[in-house]
Amino acid sequence: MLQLQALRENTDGIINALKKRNIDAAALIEEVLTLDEKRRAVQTKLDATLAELNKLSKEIGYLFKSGKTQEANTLKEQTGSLKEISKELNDDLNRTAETLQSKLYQIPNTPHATVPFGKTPEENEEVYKEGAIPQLSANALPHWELAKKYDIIDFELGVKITGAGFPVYKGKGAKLQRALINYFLDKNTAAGYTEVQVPHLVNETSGYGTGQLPDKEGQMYHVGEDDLYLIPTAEVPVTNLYRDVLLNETDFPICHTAYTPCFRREAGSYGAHVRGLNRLHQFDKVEIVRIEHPNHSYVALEGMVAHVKGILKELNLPYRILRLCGGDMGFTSALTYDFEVFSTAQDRWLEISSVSNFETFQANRLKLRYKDSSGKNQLAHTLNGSSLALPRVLAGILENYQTPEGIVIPKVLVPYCGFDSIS
RNA sequence: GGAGAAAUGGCAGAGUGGUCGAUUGCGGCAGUCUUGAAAACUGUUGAGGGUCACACCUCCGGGGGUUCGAAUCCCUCUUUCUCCGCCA
Repeated sequence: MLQLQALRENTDGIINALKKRNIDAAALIEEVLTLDEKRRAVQTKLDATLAELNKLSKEIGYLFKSGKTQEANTLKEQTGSLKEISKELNDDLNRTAETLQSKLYQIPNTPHATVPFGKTPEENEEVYKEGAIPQLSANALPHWELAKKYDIIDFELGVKITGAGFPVYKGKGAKLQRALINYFLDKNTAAGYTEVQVPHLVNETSGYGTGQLPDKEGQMYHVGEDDLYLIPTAEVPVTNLYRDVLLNETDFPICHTAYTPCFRREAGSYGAHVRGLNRLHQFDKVEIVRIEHPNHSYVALEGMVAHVKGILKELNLPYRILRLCGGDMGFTSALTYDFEVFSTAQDRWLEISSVSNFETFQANRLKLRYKDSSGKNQLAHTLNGSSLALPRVLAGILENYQTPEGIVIPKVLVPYCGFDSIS
């Protein structure tokens, strides 16, 4: 959520920055500013009324104490109309503040200066590429065929017990999943990220805190009976650990990693792009989250990118890094790098990680602040990234490491798996 | 699931209808002392709104109520603790 003060002081700058998202926010921001002005005007009136009421109450107190009951009762009669006025003003204030809040929720984060213009994923900017694309034999298979051939993932079984998008991992497939989770967690821990295990269901407040609500209401599974949401990413519970928290400057950086399953309704997805492991309703992901001092958050972002690069290099998978264009960037992000691994048998790039700086956008909603050197409370910066999302890494490994004799397990994973091939 | 107790500033913990946004301690910050640090001493130190700055307003778990006036009384919800029951 953008800060009202920033909207007031830098209205044109923000409208301009939001143009990168291909939206004209002028009217919406105008509305917000009008509501803000109204809110302040009503509040001023209410404050004056309450001040008068407080003054009378105090006087009445003194009078009663000194035994001047009659005078006190006379003053009492004056309070009635003031109370009525304050009630009306208070109702007006609440209504205005609520409308203002709902409008504020509709404004996305302002893109960073380096975010390229563009509307579609095709306009994302490739900033890095590494790893040779292997030459596979003519009869190379896509991962869903390989999964069937070696009986390591059963999609039909998942359909039977739940529905499409809920695969069942079997045998070496299940073990490879577990190996990847442990490998990622170990890499992240070694890099200074403290591991946390967090709930997989969150309340509505947490959803608002990181910005999934109200923006992505329909994308999360909602447990109506208890009004809880299944997490779409560990970002939500992990970042919300720091909701309503006041940090010291010396607490930075705060680095966490967490493994969780992720649940996404993926309403509106269809076709070949949802084939196999490409798009699931439930998948596993290891996430990294950082809370940073504003001066350091972009250095931290580069550090996170370098960290994910290191993992992909060890896995020896061909990948590229994209700087997302304004039109493809998430609602809450100021700058996002997507990592894509090349799925050789499908001949397409698959997103396996998304690393973002949210600046103060989430912190403002979370009330996540720190005390600066002059003793003032400032909003912190939040960042997160996947390191990594399992299914597409698995797809990449299966497809890129396939040989006529079977799937070769990447060297770094062998100690975690306890086997070096699937055949 | 049943019974009881509780929720107060960064933390601990007083306060049971009026001058209480709240005693005190710890922690933080500044200073004195010291070559420096520690200790000791002195001062300072909650958040949000509002204002050029003051004034002023709001906040004692959330919401509602009683009252001229609520941290304090009432209702309700949530959470925590203790005991009982159930249980991986």
